[in-house]
Amino acid sequence: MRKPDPIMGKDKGNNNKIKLRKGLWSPEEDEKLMNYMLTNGQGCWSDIARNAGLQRCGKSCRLRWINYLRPDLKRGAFSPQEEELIVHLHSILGNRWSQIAARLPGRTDNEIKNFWNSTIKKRLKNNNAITSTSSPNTSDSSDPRAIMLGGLMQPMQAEQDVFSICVDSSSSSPPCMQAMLSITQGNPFNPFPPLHDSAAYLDINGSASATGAAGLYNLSAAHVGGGGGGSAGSLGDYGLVEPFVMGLESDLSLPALEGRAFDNINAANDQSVLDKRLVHNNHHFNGNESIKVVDDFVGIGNHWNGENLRMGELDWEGLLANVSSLPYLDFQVE
DNA sequence: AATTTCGCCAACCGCCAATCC
DNA sequence: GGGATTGGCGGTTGGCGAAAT
Repeated sequence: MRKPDPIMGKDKGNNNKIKLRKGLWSPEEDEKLMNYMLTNGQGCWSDIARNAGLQRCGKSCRLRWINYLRPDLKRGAFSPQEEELIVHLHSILGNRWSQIAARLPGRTDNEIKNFWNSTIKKRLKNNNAITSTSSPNTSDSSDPRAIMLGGLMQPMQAEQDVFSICVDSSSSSPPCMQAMLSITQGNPFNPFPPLHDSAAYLDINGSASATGAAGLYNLSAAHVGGGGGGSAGSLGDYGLVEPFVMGLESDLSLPALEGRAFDNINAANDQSVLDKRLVHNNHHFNGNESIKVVDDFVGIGNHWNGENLRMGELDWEGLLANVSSLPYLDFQVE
């Protein structure tokens, strides 16, 4: 936190040297900005700062709005589900906090970043210390798989694997979260190896249930194809969105991926591509081996096969497009 | 009770890309 | 085409409060 004392600053875009405040925002400033935003909506942040009568730079106003004032923000501690999701998304996206935040309604990139850097990293560190004493750990700590395995999952009991959670019909987790967890079982990003012989029936529309048979994907092509346009509440621009509630007692809603990713979804809407994927999925998902949900991911497979992931090498657009096709990243609450 | 240490997190900084003029 | 401006992002800083000593 910063001292609220005003510090001399210079507005880049203004030749008149204006005293720009820095540091903590006062309640009065908050009120001014909030009132202005609610009345006039989002616009040019420099203008907002000026017109709202704030001696702040536009950037500062933007940050304050995004991280603190916007009404759809969810305050408070991260739920275990959110925590899980953050770890999972981080394993895919790395430090792309804004991308991760876009999938956690009501959370900001800053919040998630702080949470990661304090809580999760610390936990990872502790777990690495534990594992390094019990078994040699050859994995790079930057390897998200290592993060997943060492960071969050180890505290779980050995028998309490993700899959058992998802097939437990008595679980209090919302169906969509169950779906997320169940698909995680077969996600090539998923560091959790399949531990059960049972297979899941996965309804991509957000319900998951256990079956004794081989896994089936009730994958609605319409849903996948139209997912981009249909998913409301994108946080991409941090504008006003419908409020989300996340927790054990409520449904987990995941907002749409950002436009670019959806372009890829739509590009992938080619039925043949979908069919190919589904055939792949069904073929592999027999309960004894992991599903190759994203066989056609660009360049991913090799990275996950014993090599440390190097983020820069990934085809992120392709990756996100395909990740978007995974149900747990594109739920819609009916 | 006083002091020190530590964790959290709000906010700043610097960089980059897109857009404007 | 090129400089200026703006918006967005990730990394980092540093103050505050709680916990430990």
